[in-house]
This record gives sequence, structure tokens and C-alpha cells, in this order.
Amino acid sequence: MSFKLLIDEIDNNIHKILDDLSVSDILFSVEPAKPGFGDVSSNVSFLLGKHFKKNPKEIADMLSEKYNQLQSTLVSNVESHPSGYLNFFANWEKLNQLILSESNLDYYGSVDLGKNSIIVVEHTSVNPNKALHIGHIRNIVLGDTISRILKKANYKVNVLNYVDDSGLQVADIIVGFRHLGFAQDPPNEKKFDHYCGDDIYVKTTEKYEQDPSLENIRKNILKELEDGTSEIAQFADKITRRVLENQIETCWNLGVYYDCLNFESQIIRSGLWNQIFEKLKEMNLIEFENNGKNIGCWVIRGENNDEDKVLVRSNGTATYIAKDIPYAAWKLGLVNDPFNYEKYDKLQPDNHILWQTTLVPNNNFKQNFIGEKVITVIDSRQDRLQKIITTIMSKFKSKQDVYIHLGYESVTLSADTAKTLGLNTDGKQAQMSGRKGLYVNADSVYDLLKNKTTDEIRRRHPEMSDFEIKQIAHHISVGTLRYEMIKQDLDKMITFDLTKSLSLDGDTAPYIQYAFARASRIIEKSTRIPSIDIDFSLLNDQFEINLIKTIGLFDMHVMDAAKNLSPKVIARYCHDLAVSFNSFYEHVKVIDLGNEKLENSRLCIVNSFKLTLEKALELLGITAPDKM
RNA sequence: GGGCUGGUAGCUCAGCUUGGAUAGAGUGCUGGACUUCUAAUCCAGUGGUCAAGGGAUCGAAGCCCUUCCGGCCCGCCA
Repeated sequence: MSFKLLIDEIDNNIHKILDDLSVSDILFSVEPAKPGFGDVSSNVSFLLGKHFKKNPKEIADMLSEKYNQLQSTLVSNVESHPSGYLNFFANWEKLNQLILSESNLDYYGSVDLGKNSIIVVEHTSVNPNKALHIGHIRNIVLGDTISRILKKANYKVNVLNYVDDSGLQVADIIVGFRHLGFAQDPPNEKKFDHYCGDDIYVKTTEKYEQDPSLENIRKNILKELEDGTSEIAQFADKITRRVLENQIETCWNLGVYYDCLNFESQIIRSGLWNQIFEKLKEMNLIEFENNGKNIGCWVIRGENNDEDKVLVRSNGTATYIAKDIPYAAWKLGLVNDPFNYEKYDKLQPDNHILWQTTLVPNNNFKQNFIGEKVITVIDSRQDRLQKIITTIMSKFKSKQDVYIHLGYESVTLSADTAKTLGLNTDGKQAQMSGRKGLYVNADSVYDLLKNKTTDEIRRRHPEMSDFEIKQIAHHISVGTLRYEMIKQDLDKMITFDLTKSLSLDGDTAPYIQYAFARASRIIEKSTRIPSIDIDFSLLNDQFEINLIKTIGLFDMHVMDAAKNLSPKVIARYCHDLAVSFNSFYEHVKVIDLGNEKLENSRLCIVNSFKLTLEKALELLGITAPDKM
């Protein structure tokens, strides 16, 4: 609680006044004010004006008069604005102290939305037959950021990555390895996932057009993958594990970690589908078609104008969507867990244990990764299928909102970037396609960013060691990439442009990180240890107050972001913090003032800013270096 | 054809969930600020029929309806 204390006080007092007027059931707002309108505003006069059929301004006059007679701790004055708004001015000497003290605590910004309940977040979920491209990164960064925010909102979060290791895309590269003569090891120490995606997958897909007999081979391989016993299946398993390892390296490099890897092949072989199939039949959620175009199939009826969806083909096999249902049910703990768990071969860089499912019996302690609620991060092209799963899950659980599909628009390539990949689009943006080789790999974007930032740092700091430069360049590159992926709303398409993505000015992570580095530098140079044992009355300059106010808004933004599953709220908050600080920095001197008390007071703000920004950036998975 | 979704400054986007003040950022362009705590910065200027039309409201970028334009989805593929 911080700025929220002021808002709560005002909210309570307005309620008291309304009680005196014998008015209830008015849902007025009490919000941080726009610049120039005090510190907090309320629209209560408009709503009350409606109630009493009076001019809002008259009501505001009456309310401000009544309010000023009340006991206030944190409000110094209330004004009625000619527009009808009620504007509150804070007692900053007191609020300064509250906010600055609070911001020094470890849990600053934490809110209790989750009440320590368990929630599953599934993201990434990429076919292990290629390297991660920039489109996958949006999913991964979104999922990771949401997980971090939910943890801050007091949820226990289980992060899952569903590895689709038995689909058609995997079959494709196996065709390449086994029938088109691709060597098992990549040339020139190329990363294995890049080799599989850039070379084998693309070229194998091209060959299908020239040689239709390959289609049959592919079909057979797909079947063997699902059975899982043949030599081919074992070979495929080796290949997909190797690709997966590379993909996970990319994720780890971006600061993304998981709790458990789930393998589609194991879900299929576990027999979970049969349990679910019976349950669907019992609950009359699916129907057997005796005639029509889907004769002989089990279907789920389409809602409003949607077509019926086939779950079980007339030959008795389950379709893609059907396979997703048992997994969704597993995540919610609606089926008996058929899995055992073992540790992933490598330790995650954050030292957090990564588990993976296995069907092989072992003596390990049984892990538990299910949740009372599930969030599945998948792009919005799957809205329709996800809606079917959402409906089924709420019926299984007899509860709404237990399964949440967090959809987002996909990442496309700008016309210029498509051109550099050999596709002329007449100035239009282009959908990425793994099949056609039309994508930008995440690793390459990272490398380009790192080269650029390394040059920049070297230019600014000729004295720095290569090791230090590389470390800083890493944080800036990861920050830049992550920030670009979440700063806009989920329903907005991201048009990725290689050149523009390398921009480090303006509304970017480096801008924010730079503000942090400036703060670090002030504290370092002052040679004093920041403390909250200061004279708060000295902090009354508009730039100081504005910065403290922004620091005080942290928890409210965390709440907003968690409630609405909207990570961009935190991105914008970090940017706001940096803007407030940069403005402060340009106008207010901190060290060498010849006034020890004032210097201590200002140093306290700088330190609070630094601590708060660090926590907020952590929610975005971004690290701010002390120098850059 | 049906469904979902977007349209706000030259460009990229906030604001819309919960209607109310002067519609905000970044970028671009123009000009200014580094012997000073790092100029990856700051300050100022420029730039808007909030896609169009209608409706309900004292009041609409926001709510309802219609239309236009863009994107995506609609297989016994995954």
C-alpha cells in the first residue's frame, strides 16, 4: 500500500459523506489525477448530479465543502473543478514518508489477488523440429511475463511447456533424415535446431511437391511416432530431444524458465484420451453421427453458426483437437495423473529444477503441476478450437473461467524484412512460415542486438573489460527484445522489421535501463549510504513529488496487470518511472549540494526509484545494469 | 457466406473493461541544452473530421446499430 492509501482514504471519506446524505449504490471512481488536476480525482459529482437532478458543479461545491470539514490524514485540500470533477491535493510531507519507506521493503508492489491459489501457465509449446523464430518469442515472453506478474499477485504458478513431439512437423524432418539423405549432424557447427528448421524442414517440404510418393512415407512415419515403439520412433525421439535442448537454450538466454516439460507423445501413449472419451460420452457433450457428411464420427456440436467439429474420425482415431482435451483436463487435475517425473538433464540458469514427464516408472517423489485455474498462451488463430476446450473444461469443472485461453495477434514480417528473405510483397507485410523458410530466428535477432549494443558500450566505455561489456550487452539485448514483445496490447499485430527492431532510443528497454544506470551512478558517486531516516519536508519540488508519486503507483499497476492479464501495463509503468526519473535528473541536482540534509533526502528518492524500477523490470524479465 | 479481431497525429501505439476536464506517448520533422550526478538524455515547437453515418444520453474516441477498409479462422490436417 502506498499511493493506494491516499485513494482508500478519499474513497472512505466520500462514502461517509454519501451515507450522511443517505445515498448508496453509487459506483463512483477515485483515481490518480491527470497532470494539472491535483493528485486524485473523483467523478462522484457527475453520478450524484444524476441522482439529485442537479448540476455536477453545484454538487462538487457542496462535496468539497463537506470534505474539507472532515478529518484528513493524507489530503491537504479538495477543490471542485468547474467541469464538475472533485480534485484532491495530497499532504505530500506525509505521503512522501509512506511511499519512500514502503518502497524500501522487499515485497513492495506485491498484491494479494491470488490468495496463494495455484495457477498453471502454459506457454512456448513449439514443435521440436526447428529453431524458435520471432513469432514464438512473443508467446514465450508473454507467458513468462504473465507468470512473473501472477507470482507478484500471490499466485503459486506452475509453468509448463507442452512439447508437440509427435506431430506432422516432426514427421517431416524425419523424412528428411531418413529418405532425403540429410546428415545427422549439422555442417559448420551450426546449431542443431537451426539446421533442422532452416535446412531439413524447408527442403523436405519443397520435395513433397516434386515427389508425391513421399507423402505416403510421411503418413507412415506419423503413425509410427504415435505408436512409439518402432526404431523410427526412437530415432525421432532422439532428434526432437536434441532440438528441444537448443530451443530451451534460447529461452533460458532470454531469462525464461519452466517448472515442467510435458510431451505430447506421452499424453497420447498414456491412454488419457480413453478416460476423457468416456467422460464426454457420459456427459452427453459429444454425439455419434448416423448420417450426413460426418457419418460414423463422434462430433461436438458447433455453437451459434459454427460447424460441428469432428473429435473421432470414422476410422476410430482421434483428431488434433481431441488430443488437446485430455491435456487440458490433466492441467486442471480432472484425470488421474498417469505420469512419473524426472529431472531434466540440465540445470536451469536460475537454479530452479526443471522437471519432465515420463511414462517409465521411477522412485522419484511424485510431483504435482496441476492448478485450480489454467492459462494457456496460444495465438488467436486458435481462438475457435480453444473456445471448444474452454467450454468443455467449464462443464467438466462445473465452473466458469477455470480454463483461460490467453490469445494474442501474431507477429508478421515487414515488407522490407520479407524482401531481405527473398519475398517481394508489394509493400505489404507478410505472415511468417516455417515451411517456406520465411521467418527471422530469435537467435539471430539477439546476435544482431548484441553486436550493436557491444559496439555502443565499447564506444562509451573504452576502459571496460570485454567480459563486462558482454554482460551489459546481453542485458540490454534481452531487455530490448522482451520489451518490444510486450509493450503493446495483445490484440495488436506486431510487424517485425529487422532494422527498426535495433532501435535503442525512445520507448525501448535501453531508455528505461539508462535511467536506472544514471540512478546507480548518483548513488555510487555520492559515497553516502541511502537511508530513509531523512527530512521528508525538504522534498517538495514538482520533479521530486512527481517521481515519488510514480513510485507510489507500483502496486496499483501490478493489480491491474494481474487482473486483466495485461503485461503491457507493467511495461508502460516502467516507462513512466523512467520518464519521471529522467525529468528529475535533468532538473534536480543530488550530489555536491553543500547541504547534507537535502542531499540525503534526494538520495533517498533516487534509491527508492532504483529499487522500484528494479522490481518492476523483474516482472518483465529485464535486468538493468548499473553502467551502460 | 459465417465467426473473431483491428481502424486514434506522416509512421508505431496508449486511452475504451467502469461515458465527463485540455484526446496522450514514442518516432519523424524544426529549433534549443553536454568544462556539471553518463546527451541511449532533456526542453520547446510541429502534427488529430478518434474510419464513416446514425441512435440512446445533459454529455461519446469510449455504449448500441449500420456501413466501409485491413488481418485472422472456418479439414475425418496438425
